[in-house]
Amino acid sequence: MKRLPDLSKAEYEILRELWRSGDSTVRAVHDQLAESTDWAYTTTKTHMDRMVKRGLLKRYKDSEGNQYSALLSKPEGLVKMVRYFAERVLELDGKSVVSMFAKSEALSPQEIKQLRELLEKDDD
Amino acid sequence: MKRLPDLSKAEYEILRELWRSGDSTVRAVHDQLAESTDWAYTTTKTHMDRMVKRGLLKRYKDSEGNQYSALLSKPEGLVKMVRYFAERVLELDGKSVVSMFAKSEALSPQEIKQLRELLEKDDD
DNA sequence: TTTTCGCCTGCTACATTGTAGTAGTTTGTA
DNA sequence: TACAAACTACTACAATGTAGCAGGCGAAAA
Repeated sequence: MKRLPDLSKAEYEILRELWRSGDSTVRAVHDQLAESTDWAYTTTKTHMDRMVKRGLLKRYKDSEGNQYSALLSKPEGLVKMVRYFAERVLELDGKSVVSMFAKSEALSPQEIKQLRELLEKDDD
Repeated sequence: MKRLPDLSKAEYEILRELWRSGDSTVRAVHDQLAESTDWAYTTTKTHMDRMVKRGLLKRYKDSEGNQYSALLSKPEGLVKMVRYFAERVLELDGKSVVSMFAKSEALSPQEIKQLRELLEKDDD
């Protein structure tokens, strides 16, 4: 099975944007993130390229130029963080926290189900 | 007002231990963390010393040797993380998440109250 | 069509954090 | 008092955060 990665904050921000808007160029991701970060364009670029090396993103060229796409679903990206937050911050088990996602619109019911399943398999 | 810091995972682990057991030596913190991490003793030491420089810990000598103490209460340490998790992961506002702490034993009711107050003041 | 200008890309660079070794110093104890 | 165990300061190197630069390329202007 694919090993689920620990994501740094920067990596997570970028993935979040790709999950939200689908495959995008560095420019698109950067401009979107500009609202919440104040990274230089090249910072976004560097991260995204390193993420390709790390196997978190894939890059391909189309008529629009270089597109990047996430190689990880949102639930897969969230597992480690949710578990960490649940166990180390809330001191609860992961499953109790998943219920919070029901209140939010961060995940679809489908994704919540996947997240729950991924949390079961304790592949720390 | 004191500026609340973003804590790295390592810093958070160390603070967590100090919150749990009060002022401690590097040795005590290290041995405790050995259950969840496999840091070398000097790794723990390096982090704790850097944290003193960063103003997160204070060091003083007593009959037991060098003691380290947290310069941050647990709610203060949690604010940034809770806010981040709430807003960026759950896509909810911080306050909704604080209710999770009620279910856990991570914070006393007193501390939950403080956390809630700190989250109000939006000192991002 | 040629020139130019701006954006993209691949490098390089430097700071911070993660992780840990080493060697010198302190200290409890035989 | 001499020594071993533990502790301390210092150094080192890898990963990550952050960003500049210079060359390439395509679109707009001439």
